[in-house]
Amino acid sequence: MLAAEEVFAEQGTQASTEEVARRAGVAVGTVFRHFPTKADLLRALMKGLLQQLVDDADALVARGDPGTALFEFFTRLVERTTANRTVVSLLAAEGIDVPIAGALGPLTSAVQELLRRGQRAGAIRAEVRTDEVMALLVGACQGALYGGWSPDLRRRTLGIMFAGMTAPPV
Amino acid sequence: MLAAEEVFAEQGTQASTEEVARRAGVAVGTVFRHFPTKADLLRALMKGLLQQLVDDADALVARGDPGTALFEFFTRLVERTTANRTVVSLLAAEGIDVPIAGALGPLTSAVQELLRRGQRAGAIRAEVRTDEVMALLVGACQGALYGGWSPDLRRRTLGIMFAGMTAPPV
DNA sequence: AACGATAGTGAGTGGTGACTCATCTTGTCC
DNA sequence: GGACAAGATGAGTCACCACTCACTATCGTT
Repeated sequence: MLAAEEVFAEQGTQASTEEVARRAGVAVGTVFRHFPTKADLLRALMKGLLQQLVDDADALVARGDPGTALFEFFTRLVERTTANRTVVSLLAAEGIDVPIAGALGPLTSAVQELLRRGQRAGAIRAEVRTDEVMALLVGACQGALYGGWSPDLRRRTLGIMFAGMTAPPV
Repeated sequence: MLAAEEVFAEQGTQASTEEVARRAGVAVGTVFRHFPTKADLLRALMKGLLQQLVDDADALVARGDPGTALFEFFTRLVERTTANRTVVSLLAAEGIDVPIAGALGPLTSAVQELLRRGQRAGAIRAEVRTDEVMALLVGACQGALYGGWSPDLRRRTLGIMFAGMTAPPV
């Protein structure tokens, strides 16, 4: 499980099950005993990952500081993407036969809450909607991964997205 | 060639060469006679596609209207992505053995020109840089494709990005 | 019509990767 | 220590795909 996380984080979901088994120091058969299908293994991994993200978002909600919480979450998620290719697959619901279609629900709710608080605090434009934020999130993660954003470029690019969401000074 | 364009547009670069041949109404051997390697076929396709994009950008530069040209180009490119999965592969330089690494150069130059004119016209913040615009472009295309943006969502999401790039009224 | 050249064919090859299963190992209970 | 269950093994199967090549069809030239 840990090994699988590593392998998929490094190589993405198209990494072979053999590679996962090798890294875990077991035989392929063992992997397939625990997870009848590669998709099952991926789903289990995704579930854990999703939970982490939701916890992260919840922690930011609890911490207060609504003016920056959403942006902070955004930045962290994109950072994580750079180191973990599984995240993108999760967000893109790609490479999995039975898509985790609605599985993003909890994450979306968490983002919605962060957004709502940011708006109530007057930090984010009132007309920004959750689906737009999710769309930007997916785009930023995908872009960071495939476009090879450096930390500096990431900061500047996210800065533009944030500027677009920020409420103009009254 | 036309068939290949269709197939890769629909299924992305991982479509099989057999499928391309079938669609073209020829045998696989024929495809490989013209393009010794799948990568060669892809490269040829990408080259044409890239040229189209550059021409598109150049036309917008020539048309004047520097205040909206960049955003117009941005929107068109993202729209095109929705219908053509090859575009993303091009922007991500993915799925091709010999990457077209520097091949994006002409496109980047065209974007740079659009950006510079937008800035000179006072429509775009002076501190926005070309690499940021390219990063947003890649992100938007990837996001649109894997996030399944509807036309409405696309409009609103791009709107946020554009707002982030737009110069505040003086 | 005979010839070579050029293009087209499609069964075959090799490699890869998901998944299986007969066999072996380990642990547990009496 | 013997018997049984639960887990682990890894060579093997099957499907898919990029790519090859011996052969065939078409065409322009003489």
